[in-house]
Amino acid sequence: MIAVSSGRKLTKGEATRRAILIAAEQRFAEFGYDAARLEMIAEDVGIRQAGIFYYFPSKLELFQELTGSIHKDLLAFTQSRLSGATDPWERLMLLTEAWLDFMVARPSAARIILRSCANASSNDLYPEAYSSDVLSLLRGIIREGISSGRFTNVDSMYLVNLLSGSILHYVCNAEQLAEEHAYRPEDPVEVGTFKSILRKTARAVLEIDGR
Amino acid sequence: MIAVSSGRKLTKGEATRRAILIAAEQRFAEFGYDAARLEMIAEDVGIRQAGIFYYFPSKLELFQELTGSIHKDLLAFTQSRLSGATDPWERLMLLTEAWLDFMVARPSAARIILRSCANASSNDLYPEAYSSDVLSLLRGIIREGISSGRFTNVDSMYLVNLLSGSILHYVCNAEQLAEEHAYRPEDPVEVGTFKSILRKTARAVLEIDGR
DNA sequence: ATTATCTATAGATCTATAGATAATGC
DNA sequence: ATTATCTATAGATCTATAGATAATGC
Repeated sequence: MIAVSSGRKLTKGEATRRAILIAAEQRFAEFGYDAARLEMIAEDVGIRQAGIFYYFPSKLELFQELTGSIHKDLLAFTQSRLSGATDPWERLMLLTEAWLDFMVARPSAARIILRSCANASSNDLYPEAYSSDVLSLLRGIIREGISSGRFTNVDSMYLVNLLSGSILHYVCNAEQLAEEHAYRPEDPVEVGTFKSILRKTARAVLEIDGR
Repeated sequence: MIAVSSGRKLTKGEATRRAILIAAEQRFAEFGYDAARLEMIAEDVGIRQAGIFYYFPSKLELFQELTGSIHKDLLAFTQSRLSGATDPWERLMLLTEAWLDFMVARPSAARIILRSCANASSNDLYPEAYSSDVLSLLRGIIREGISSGRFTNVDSMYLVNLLSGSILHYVCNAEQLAEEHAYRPEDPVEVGTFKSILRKTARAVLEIDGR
């Protein structure tokens, strides 16, 4: 899921830089920005803490580059899934499933996004947050569906809360929410069931007739 | 919403202790456990930072007492709303609306719970998290509904994700999710609309026929 | 030669303790 | 007298800098 780009062999430095970003994603997801220690990240990579500053000017900028690339990747992934589809309902389902697939495949990204949702208004950590590009894609689809008469008139905010909120919780709360055994969010059967539930939900909220 | 208990006049100390808990709820919600400073909390209360330690042995135990009381309050509030109702569907709707009303009335609690959801497995901060009492109430209702044949057979985990996940996002993400103007989660009209959407959602997922 | 990493540590916080002092309420 | 609060600071971290050293790859 992490962009691997050009196949050219990486220099040692490039490899280290990427390893830092990958370790940072894990650690920021696990502990949150404040509690995550540069020491941990460095240890994962196999260098000393101060080595990180050769690649990133500060902890904050490391975090910001990371979250920026998560959003970029999510946007690109979603857009590629939508390409070709024109029907609003179909596009809405493709987008929802893309989000779920992305989060399931990259749970550390999901957890970082969920943490950003818990942070109130914009601050240094989350300037425009989860929002912007990815969300405006969803809003656009809902707007189209409504104006074409396919969807009932409903504020897109509610659907965002329902769909993206529950997707993030599905991926992040396996241990906490499961009755006895924690379910495995990446289990294809589980994912399939959840997709059909999301579909039922959207259909009910938008008052789409059977399909 | 915060328990006011016995009307007896508070001693100065009791008043300060409660003021600390109230300020702590705001600050932990706003910044998260790590970034919240005892200095801020003390300032809100009108004492110096070290004064907090007269009432609480440590920052962690202050936080734990706070989250414990949030869960206790949510449980009591939910149970009082459920009292009398026996029909599973009615109980499910009462519980859902109770959760939403609670979170709307006490958004700082909602944000603290959302933060706890973002924290992976149990740690010092969130021993059994959101879970336990309140969630098992919901699970019990779903189990009853299924065994009585009123609900279709669905894992309660999915409904928890949908309902509680989206409720938390509804309350916490007003600024981030609203298109232009932030919506006001406490606006009764907005709350009413969201309740009807949650109802549609639950009905669709549980395959309850019209009502 | 240039790039990458290390050691050592300065500087900035933040929690928590100790001991002094002020306010409360029987 | 007891309860509540203050001042001052110890002790523990953690990020980030400076300068030295080792590894890389043309």
